[in-house]
Amino acid sequence: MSHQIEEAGAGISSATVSRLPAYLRALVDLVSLELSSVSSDRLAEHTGTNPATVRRDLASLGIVGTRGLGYDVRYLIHEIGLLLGVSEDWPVAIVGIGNLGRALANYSGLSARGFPVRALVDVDDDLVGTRVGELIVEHLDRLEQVVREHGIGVGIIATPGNQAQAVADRLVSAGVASLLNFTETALVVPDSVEVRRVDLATELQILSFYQRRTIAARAGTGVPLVP
Amino acid sequence: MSHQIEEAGAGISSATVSRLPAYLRALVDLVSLELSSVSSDRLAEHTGTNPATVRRDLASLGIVGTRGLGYDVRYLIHEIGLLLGVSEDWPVAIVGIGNLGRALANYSGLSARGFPVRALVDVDDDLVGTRVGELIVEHLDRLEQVVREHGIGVGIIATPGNQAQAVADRLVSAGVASLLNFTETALVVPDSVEVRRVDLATELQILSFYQRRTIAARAGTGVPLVP
DNA sequence: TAGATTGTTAATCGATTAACAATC
DNA sequence: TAGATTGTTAATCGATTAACAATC
Repeated sequence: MSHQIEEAGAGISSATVSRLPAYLRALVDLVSLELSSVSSDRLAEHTGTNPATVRRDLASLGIVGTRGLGYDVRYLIHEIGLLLGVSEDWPVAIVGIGNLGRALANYSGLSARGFPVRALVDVDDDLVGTRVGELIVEHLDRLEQVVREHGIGVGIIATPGNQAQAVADRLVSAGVASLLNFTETALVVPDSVEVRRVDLATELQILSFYQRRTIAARAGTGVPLVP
Repeated sequence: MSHQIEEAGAGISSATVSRLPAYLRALVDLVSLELSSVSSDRLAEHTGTNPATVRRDLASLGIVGTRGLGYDVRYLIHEIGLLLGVSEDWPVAIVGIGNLGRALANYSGLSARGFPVRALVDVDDDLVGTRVGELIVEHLDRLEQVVREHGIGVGIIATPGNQAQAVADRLVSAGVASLLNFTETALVVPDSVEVRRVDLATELQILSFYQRRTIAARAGTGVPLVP
């Protein structure tokens, strides 16, 4: 059964994958309301998308509903949870223990989501050997050993942008399959490696673009910034 | 001149806007190499996109190049910088001073990017009145006054997900034009308000999806996780 | 002029969504 | 059976990109 879904996996678009977390959250809400089945209409409403998109997404996961009734909530939770690996743990290493890396190292949300932080790595000799939370910072020279020793599957890159690619290369060749990139650098990696980027600086600049336009528009139409 | 661009602004797609920060970064790199002009080919290479996309993006900004020569680097930096408001400051309030909000409050990158944090707001009476960095935490009840007093233009929401919408509603009606949403909740706001979402939990779950697939594939083909 | 590169058209692509027959 | 809802086709949409005439 799980295997069926894994095979169907080949046809799952990245757009679908990015909606899975929202589906799962909506479903967990629904089950706490004692709902046993849900229509694509309702699920779409809860996730801010379109019923046809929901049906298409679920079909691509190999999940079938019942005409006239909808989808079984618990079955959906089980299958989507399986796909998202909610019950599995992926050991994490954070590379770059500056302002941001330190915040991430102390962020309980990571292990709460199945990503226990098992190692902290930096290149700064003053930092190496110091304790951050429960861990001792290791030297970048030991990156490959660290990955091996802790079975690291996910690398979080919080270095300065100009070092991100070099770190990524080493993580990848050490066998790390997933990277979470907090730098502004667009990483180049083999197809088999998945990179997600969380780029605060870029988000802020995009926000700034719209901010300028909105303020200009409000000024133009006489709408006060603060009513 | 700036006005020309502002008018052309109506036709700038969100996809184009999201590429502007990368263009700006690449251009700053190029100018430090003493390059005075750049072709769409080269700019595309530096930003990981396609030359035709670069030309189309720049045309939509009202920026023209010179056939046979390319685009003037300093002019590009000036115009894109203007659009992204790099020389302007947008005062920020952070709502929700938990683990994440505290990290953001201490994150120097915000003011470095033109987003000085001017106020911290929380609902917890034990937290209100305490100092975080240079600021004293204010009570959520005073949110509207805080926005007015500090001329807050950008709200960062780092509350629990179930309170995010209520906080957003109050920020919007107080006149805040941009929101940076760190919760898993999809906010509903008027069209005139821009929301960017930075959702670590969702990114991690998406990463987990690909992580499971990659590990399964490697196991299947006998490629070791750690070579 | 010859070579380079833009600006823009038209083709292509991928994702979304309306619509509806199938069927519970 | 009547009403509800799926599963899927076909239309639509928006964005990307190849191609090439215009032109520096």
